[in-house]
Amino acid sequence: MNNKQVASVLNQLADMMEVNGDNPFKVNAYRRAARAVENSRASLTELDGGPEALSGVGKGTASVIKEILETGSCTPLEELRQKLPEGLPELLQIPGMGPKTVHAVYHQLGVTDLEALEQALKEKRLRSLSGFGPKKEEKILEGIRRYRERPDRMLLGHVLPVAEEILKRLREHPAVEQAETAGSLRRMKETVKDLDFVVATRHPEQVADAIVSMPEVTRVINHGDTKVSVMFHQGFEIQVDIRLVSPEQFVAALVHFTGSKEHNVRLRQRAKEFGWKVSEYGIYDVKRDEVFTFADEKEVYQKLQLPYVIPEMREDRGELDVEEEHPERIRLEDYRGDLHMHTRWSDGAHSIREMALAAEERGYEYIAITDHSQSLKVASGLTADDLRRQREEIARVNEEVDGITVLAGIEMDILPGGELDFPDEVLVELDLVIASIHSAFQQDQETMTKRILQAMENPHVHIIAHPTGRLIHRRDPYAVDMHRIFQAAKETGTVLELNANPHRLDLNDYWLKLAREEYGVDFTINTDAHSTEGMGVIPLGIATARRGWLEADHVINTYSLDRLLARLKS
DNA sequence: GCCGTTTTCGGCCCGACTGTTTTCAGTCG
Repeated sequence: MNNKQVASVLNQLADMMEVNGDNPFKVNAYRRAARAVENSRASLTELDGGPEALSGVGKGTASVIKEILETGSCTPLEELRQKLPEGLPELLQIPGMGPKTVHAVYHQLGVTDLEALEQALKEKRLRSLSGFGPKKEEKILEGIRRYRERPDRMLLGHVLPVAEEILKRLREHPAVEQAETAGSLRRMKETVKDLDFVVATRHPEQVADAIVSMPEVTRVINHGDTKVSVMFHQGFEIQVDIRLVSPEQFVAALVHFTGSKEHNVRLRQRAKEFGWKVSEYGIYDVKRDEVFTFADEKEVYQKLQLPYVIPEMREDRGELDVEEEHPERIRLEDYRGDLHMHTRWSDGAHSIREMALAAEERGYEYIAITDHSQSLKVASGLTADDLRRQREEIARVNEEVDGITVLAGIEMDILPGGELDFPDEVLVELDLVIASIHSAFQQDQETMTKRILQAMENPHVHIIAHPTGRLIHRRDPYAVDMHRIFQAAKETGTVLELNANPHRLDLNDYWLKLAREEYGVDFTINTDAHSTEGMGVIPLGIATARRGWLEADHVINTYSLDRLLARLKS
């Protein structure tokens, strides 16, 4: 059992306790313990002093954790599962249904699942409970409808262009003094549910009117002076929430609506230590009856005597628990070249020269051409002979195009048995060798892990691409022991990829942070572009690296060409 | 259930909104 799995059990337990009507503070204690376990740098089994060494884990939660670790089961959770119907926790997912309501309909009406709840609503039985009326029945019915039709969270890479367009229009409005994205969009989470914005204005009604009359708006959900919510359609439909505040309140509102929720809770707890309250309107000194406002977000953290935290890191993953200021995280400006891309030689859309020119236009110093290898027939993989001829073309492009260096590489398949698609004498001729999995995704963990380790142990392999193979919403990661992969990466010097494709973002923020902190792994951020436009997703990769706390020096794409070549040779 | 540079007991983040109330409980972000 790893930390993530233990945290998941603790969260399930908290859900069941909540439905059971347990003390909400007790429920929260379990949620906090789950977070502490998930965010712990060290694995639970190797923690000095046991789980209780973690802040938020005490005697009670530690004994539960120990049981999960030692036996794989969790007695309090089993007991609650015996006691309560299994359909009950799902009811918490319905908008408008909280623990109190679930508890009431179960105990007083015998509602055990979603179907029974709908039946009770049809028969108008909820209004018989004290505190319930026709309006509340109506609200829950609407909640069930929304729950059934809930769209998946959308890929950040898909919604980003729309968000940028909306932000541009907001900033162009004459009554708008400042505008910024907020929420998970600003934190650059891999998926988002809606698009949040904060706007500073002295004329909120004018801005609100302008928003609801945009041509792409298909439905107005909320049209007030402080908050406007609309459904926005541009190729797909997504909810857009815009908060309108006075210019003095803008910075505090931006912090508040950027979140995350958990990060905000920590800020407020901190403020309490000084006798202050944090809200979207500023920091309020209760004793002196005084509100502090701020010129920028750095001042907010300074006021609370906390290190400044970039939006991408505001997830309560330990970012507020450091003594000193955070080091600078990697920025787009640090990025010098893309090391994973395809051309017409395999399944790409453009030629080597076209890719080189596009990269030069982006200001890159180098790129690597890494087409697929012979076994990947669906992508017209290259034979050793093709590779030799491709190298000649790369040499010609290097002569003809100034200002950029094109490296000759390969994205080579790791075959199901763990052997590589080319022998060493072919690989040694190349500047850069990426190895990756494109077949037999269903292998068991031991086979898959050994298969990747075997590739890493080959001295000619520099990089493992998209190491978990997950496709967001489409394919789970393959079964692989990531800790062994990280350990091997450290030992062999193999670089692990953060693939910036919006569907992949693989490694993700969680693994990046863990691999760097616990194992000191080096990374490469690449777009895996199959066309010149494909290189445009690099900001997603940089943002994900920032979410994983990476600094420029942890990423080989920030190296000078000389340093990069030396690293590859070593 | 957890925690302590005011605390080992008494708190536990904050404000808006809604629907049910007649002063407040529940839910949400």
